[in-house]
Amino acid sequence: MVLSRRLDYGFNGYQVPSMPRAARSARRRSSAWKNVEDAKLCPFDLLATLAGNLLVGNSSPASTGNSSTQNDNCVINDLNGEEGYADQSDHSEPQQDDRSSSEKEIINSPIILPDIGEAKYNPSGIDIHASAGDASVKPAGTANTKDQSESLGEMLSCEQGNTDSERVGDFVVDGPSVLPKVEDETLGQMKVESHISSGADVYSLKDHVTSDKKPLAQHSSNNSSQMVLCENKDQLSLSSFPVKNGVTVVSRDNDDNSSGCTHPSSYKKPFRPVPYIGDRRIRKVLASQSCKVIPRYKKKFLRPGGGQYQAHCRDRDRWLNYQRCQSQRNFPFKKRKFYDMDCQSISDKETNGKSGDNICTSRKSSKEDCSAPERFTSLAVQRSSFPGVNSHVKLRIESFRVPEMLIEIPETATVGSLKRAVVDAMTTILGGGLHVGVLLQGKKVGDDNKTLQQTGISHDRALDALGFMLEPDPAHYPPSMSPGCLSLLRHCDAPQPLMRHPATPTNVQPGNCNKLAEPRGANLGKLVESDRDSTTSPMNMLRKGRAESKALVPISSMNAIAAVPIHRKSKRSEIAQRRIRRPFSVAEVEALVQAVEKLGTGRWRDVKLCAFDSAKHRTYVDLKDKWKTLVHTAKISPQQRRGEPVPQELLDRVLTAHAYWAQQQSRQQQLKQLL
DNA sequence: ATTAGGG
DNA sequence: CCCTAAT
Repeated sequence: MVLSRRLDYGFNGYQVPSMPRAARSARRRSSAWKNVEDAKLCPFDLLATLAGNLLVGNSSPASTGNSSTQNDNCVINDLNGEEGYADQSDHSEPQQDDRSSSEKEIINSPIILPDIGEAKYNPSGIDIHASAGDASVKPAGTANTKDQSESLGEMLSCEQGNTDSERVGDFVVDGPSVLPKVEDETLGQMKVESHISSGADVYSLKDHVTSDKKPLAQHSSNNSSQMVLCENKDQLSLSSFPVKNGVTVVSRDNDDNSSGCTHPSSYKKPFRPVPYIGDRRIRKVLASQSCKVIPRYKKKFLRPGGGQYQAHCRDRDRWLNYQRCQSQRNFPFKKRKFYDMDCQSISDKETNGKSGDNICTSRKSSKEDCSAPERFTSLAVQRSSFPGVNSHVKLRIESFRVPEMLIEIPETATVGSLKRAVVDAMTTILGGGLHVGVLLQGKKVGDDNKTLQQTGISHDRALDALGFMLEPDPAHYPPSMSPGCLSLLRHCDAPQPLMRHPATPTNVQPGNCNKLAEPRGANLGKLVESDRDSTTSPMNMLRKGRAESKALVPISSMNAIAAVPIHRKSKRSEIAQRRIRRPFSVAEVEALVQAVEKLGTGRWRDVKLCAFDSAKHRTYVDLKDKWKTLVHTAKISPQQRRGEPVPQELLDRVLTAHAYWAQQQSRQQQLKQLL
């Protein structure tokens, strides 16, 4: 097998760790009906868990079914078996399956609005708002002294060698149309909820590998694998178990004498390589330099019903802490900085105790098929059992749609690096600012100020089409990403033309044109970038889209953004977030050249102040870099140049100025040496 | 905070 | 554009 071969993993979404049994807005409102915005906040409470810390587990449908790939150090290659990926036939049965790779999802999450009882999602008794993102990881303590695989193995009661059933047998499988259970009375319990269509097919944890050091290639599996978000709580999410729709599966910890475990299902989530999509991607170069993570947005919508469940293990924190510290070592300095910050946040979070997450879980009983194609998110809604005026809408989010992303990683990369790549990608998308969109009948609910009732979300109406969707913060994505982003919002049943925005703003702002007319050397006018910014910034494009094209609904309104409790829009995300690419326009180049001609190279701050003072997004480093590339561009043949062509006249001036100032510099140095 | 240079 | 080292 060719080692250099790369695997492309497309992600359309992630399984979400078991969400809070109940979530309620921190604030109460006198109004009987929650605003749509509030509805979004609830999911955010849940998402706080995600935002806080993400772990990524790999599940590869090897012989043992969907066992979790715990050996992060296995080479991806071998996930396909030693003989390569040729023998996929062995494992790829229901390759088709309702839920193609484009549909990953969920765990059930009850959401109750307004609050019922005092329950608030707080599995650890923590104030999620305050801690989820800023948590810090305490030193791994004892765990540090062990190999990760060891500690993991210890914590997991499910070890290799056990017969699946016994070990995995800690799952309670409810038959179809069984009401969801509210588990989790005790700490350390493992709980899993999901839907399976009929048979209680469950994957076992057995055979999970426990070393992150093993290369991916050392795992045997075909290339259908899946990523699982592991919740970073007191319990460790080890893996998830794809199951069919229709049944609620509850899993408990091994200490529990729960019953009913079943054998690995034949269901395998196909994991097809996803082809590159030109501009619609963000490349995240991993520390390892060998992994590329390309978040990407999918256009398809989640098909309803897809369900998977997630198992949690205790001692999650310990493991997590250790894991984090562990990874840290393999990360370059810059990555380490992230972890340092994270570390801080986690410990905060761990200080509190657990709280009962008593909730009412509701479930759509018989009509379980959730086959409404327009459902973006799996959602269960139950008629309120509270009669009277104060009707409540009980919602349970079974799934969140997560933007698809593309992972490209060498086969020789370790599973660990794959996980990191995924986390990285997730962080890139979610860390930048998590947003939740509310969809009704497949359409985005745009007005956050409407009440649920006004919006049509009421207990006495069909809410099948109600969905929640995770949205990346548009402000963090380059214009080129917009089409993909926006496409997320389109109703799958009513394809509408995408609002396209040029990946590269080729437009020359009027202001800049004026600038060109200015006499050289005289008043170096400053480029006023406000206009440019407004036309290129995603946010503005969204507004623009709202005004110009009703085909698309803005991803999020400012209101939502402001209201959303994203405390974790931490430095982490800001650091991680790569700035969007903003190619220099000819006008800007003109201004730059002019400024450099006047001020010379090496005075970038002055250049900035002089010509780009109002262009907030152009730093002096940017200008310096641009000059560098301009010089390079000027030296190469026009055929080799890319992007918006720069007038030769400007390039000539670039060379001239470059030569001139280079000469000046050398003279200065000579003078210094003489002195 | 800036500058310079490699990636 | 990012990241670092050196000022």
